[in-house]
Amino acid sequence: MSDTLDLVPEARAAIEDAAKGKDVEFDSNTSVGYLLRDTYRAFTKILQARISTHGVTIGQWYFLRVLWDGDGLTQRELSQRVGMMEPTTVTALNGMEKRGYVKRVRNADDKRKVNIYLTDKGRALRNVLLPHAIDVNIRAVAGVSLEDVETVRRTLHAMKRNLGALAV
Amino acid sequence: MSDTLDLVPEARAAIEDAAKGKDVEFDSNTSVGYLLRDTYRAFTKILQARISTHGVTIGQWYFLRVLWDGDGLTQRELSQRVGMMEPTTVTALNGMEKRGYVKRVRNADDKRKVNIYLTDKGRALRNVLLPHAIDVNIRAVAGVSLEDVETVRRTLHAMKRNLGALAV
DNA sequence: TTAGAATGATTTGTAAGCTAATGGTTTGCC
DNA sequence: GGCAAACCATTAGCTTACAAATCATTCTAA
Repeated sequence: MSDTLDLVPEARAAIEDAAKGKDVEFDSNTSVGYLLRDTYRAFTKILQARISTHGVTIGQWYFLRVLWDGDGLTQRELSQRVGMMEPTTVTALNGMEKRGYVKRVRNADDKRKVNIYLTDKGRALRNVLLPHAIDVNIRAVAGVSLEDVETVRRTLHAMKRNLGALAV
Repeated sequence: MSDTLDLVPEARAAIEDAAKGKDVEFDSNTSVGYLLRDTYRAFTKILQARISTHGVTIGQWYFLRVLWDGDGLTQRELSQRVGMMEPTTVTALNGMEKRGYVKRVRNADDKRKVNIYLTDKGRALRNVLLPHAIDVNIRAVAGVSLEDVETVRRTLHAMKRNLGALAV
């Protein structure tokens, strides 16, 4: 795992340099990882500020987006669709249930399962919140050409695939 | 704040559609925000797995990267450079101090300040961990042209600026 | 020179997210 | 039919991150 041989040639070269007393260099400013992190955090910060004024936390947001697309999913299905672990889903749903956005309904056919349904209140948030997501997304890429946005989309997808293939 | 007039025309149009009974649509798959989030999470997951085998958490990583570049900063300076709030820095430093990566030294001239210095152990991590960052960064963009990577870099920078300008 | 403002670090409390362990329910197999 | 395995949700405990409040020190202005 931490074996030198498992690394890409550039990383191996860095280790060899270090062995010769030359410190490894890697500038944060050119690191795609850092850029991703900073941009993601900036994005989330703004979106969070927008939706929190409507009583929705960023943690609930992702679940709502899936549920607006179709509710009645089990918690496991919901977790997979949102890309969160199940305990995270439990916590988010607890909050959403308390706020009256969703209802848990124990499945009659299989009592292990719990199906999640939106309440009218939860459903009504859609047309209030989605415009903010649209707004933030559009403002974020202000002044960027459509081609460039398309390149970013394509490249981020590729990166997701690459990183997914490395998964632990 | 939640005033319709504060929104971009596309978002205003969505609200008007909703008023006419047509639900607002916004596909997660084409949302740059979602892509950013997914890619960032994939990236962090891999990097975290790599560095944790060397006793460093992802929370400590960002602080180490700044300190390797030059230590002796106060906690406030460090917080700003890393882009974290000060309580987060306190927690991270507590962990790093306990692990023996850094030393807190109360400033003699101004006893409010605490300067942070790397220990030899903390400094030695540099040449072990940076190659992993290099490796993950390179693997992440495997198969992507240099031009595309450059476009992504440029565009993410622009997005950071745009979002920063919206800051709350 | 001293009271109040500003500064730097920390504590406290909260939220999001994870792993590992637990508790019901269902299924499959003998 | 009954017991073990699988399955689904939950709890417990940890980490990262934040905001708000607190504590100690230094600076500033009357």
